[in-house]
Amino acid sequence: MKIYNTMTRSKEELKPIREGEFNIYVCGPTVYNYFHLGNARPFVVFDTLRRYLEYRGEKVNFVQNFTDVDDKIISRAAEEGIHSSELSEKYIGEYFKDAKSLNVRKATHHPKVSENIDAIIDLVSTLIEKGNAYEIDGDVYFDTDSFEHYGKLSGQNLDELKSGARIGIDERKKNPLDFALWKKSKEGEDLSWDSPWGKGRPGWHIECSAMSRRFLDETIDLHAGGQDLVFPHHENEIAQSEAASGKPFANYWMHNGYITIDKEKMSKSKGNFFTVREILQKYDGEVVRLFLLSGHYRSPINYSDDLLEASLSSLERMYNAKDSLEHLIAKSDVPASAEDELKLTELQKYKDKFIAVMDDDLNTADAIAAIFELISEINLRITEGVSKEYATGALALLTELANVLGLLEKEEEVEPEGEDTEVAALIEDRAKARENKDWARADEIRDILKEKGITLKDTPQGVQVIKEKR
RNA sequence: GGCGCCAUAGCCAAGUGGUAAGGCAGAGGUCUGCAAAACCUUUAUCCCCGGUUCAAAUCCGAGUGGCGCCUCCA
Repeated sequence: MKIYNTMTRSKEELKPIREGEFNIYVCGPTVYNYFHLGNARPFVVFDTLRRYLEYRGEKVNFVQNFTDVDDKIISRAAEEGIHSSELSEKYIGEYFKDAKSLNVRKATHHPKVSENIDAIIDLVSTLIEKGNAYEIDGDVYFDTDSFEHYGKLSGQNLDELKSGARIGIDERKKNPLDFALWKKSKEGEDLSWDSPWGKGRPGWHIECSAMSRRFLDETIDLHAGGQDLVFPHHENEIAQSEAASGKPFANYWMHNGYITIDKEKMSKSKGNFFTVREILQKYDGEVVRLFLLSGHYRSPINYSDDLLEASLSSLERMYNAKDSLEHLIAKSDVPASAEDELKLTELQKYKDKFIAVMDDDLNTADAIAAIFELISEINLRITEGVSKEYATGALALLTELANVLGLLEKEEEVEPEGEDTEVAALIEDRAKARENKDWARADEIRDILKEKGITLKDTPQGVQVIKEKR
């Protein structure tokens, strides 16, 4: 497949170092709060990339870190009167809850900064030995002037950056752009570790360099994250890692676009964000996931309730097709025919399209369109009458493609088999009422069951029963 | 000031040279006791101007409007 590589600013064939195996590192959350929709986007997008690569038969080593050592964690914990580690552990747990709702699978590894201090200290020591970093009174800084390619990812050069620098000038630093690798402990901070430079804790950028190397390799295939990490975070990771190893840090870089509200970037600092937890109170996680995949991953997506409503309707169309097929598998009385196989073979063209567009820089919008085209054809066949065999084959293809996008994974049961005698009795009653043209009673029963999360639809093949298990 | 992105129907959104996918919403119709679902029909010439080309939403130039990074941020 081809992906857009931020480093070269062009689409390139994605080729792993080792045939058939991909080492991917995605920057994870700083755990001091529930994550918001903007944070969720890279989780969903790169989870989709991972699913797709695996679908194509590749092995994927997928690492996503938790930043559990950070200024904001320390100050937030202090406000709440708890230890920083207690706060971060809590939100790591909350991360997994929300991620699960979004059908974001667990990574191969979820390393924490606090558990990799030794690797970080090793890396910082190496950088000092190699002359790429210097210590001042317990703080250690990376010497940006020592890394000749500084700025290569973001397309900046050092002089331009310096002249545009808005960061507070620390007189002790050699260059205003030098960034902290190790920070000396301050009064009242509850996260600190012993190091060759005294008690302190790592700076933000060094963690990803250290954990990427430890859990994957010195040179990895792909490094990914939100666009706002290009500079300075990823630029700094490159500087640290390549200065230390003398090798390329990552062969490909992918960056997703922002979620916006009223065209403005959703961000914690602006305060214009919705947490995923909030949104999940109103919409199912798959609705949110479909919403996030409905545009190309590099384009901004504007958030609004109307658009989530539209995604909800779209997702319902997908589930309706799935439910209809399951109903037909159970109830169709159309005999299997020689044409079934031919018709099923024709459906492969939608799979071909799906693969072709996913191969083209993960075009999930087009992939979703391919699924809807498949659904349209299936629905059309259904109106003509299809056999159990056809329905089985069509359902297999539909779920195969949808699952690559992390959709249609919600648990529900179509045609639950008489495990609930009370429900079965009501359905039976309704059938009799309809026979007697007692429409009032029939509709009453339908309403009663709806209350229980059971939907009835009258079809030519009899009543279709759908039970939601959420 | 430096670097970069975007502008397609009521809304969302694909499409990077050959005469506009898909979804939502709307209108009309079919089916149905009614619902629901589904099916059929219907809704664009792609921000403006100029250029290149047999041919441009797609390439080039100028313009207008919007956004982002350069500071923590996915």
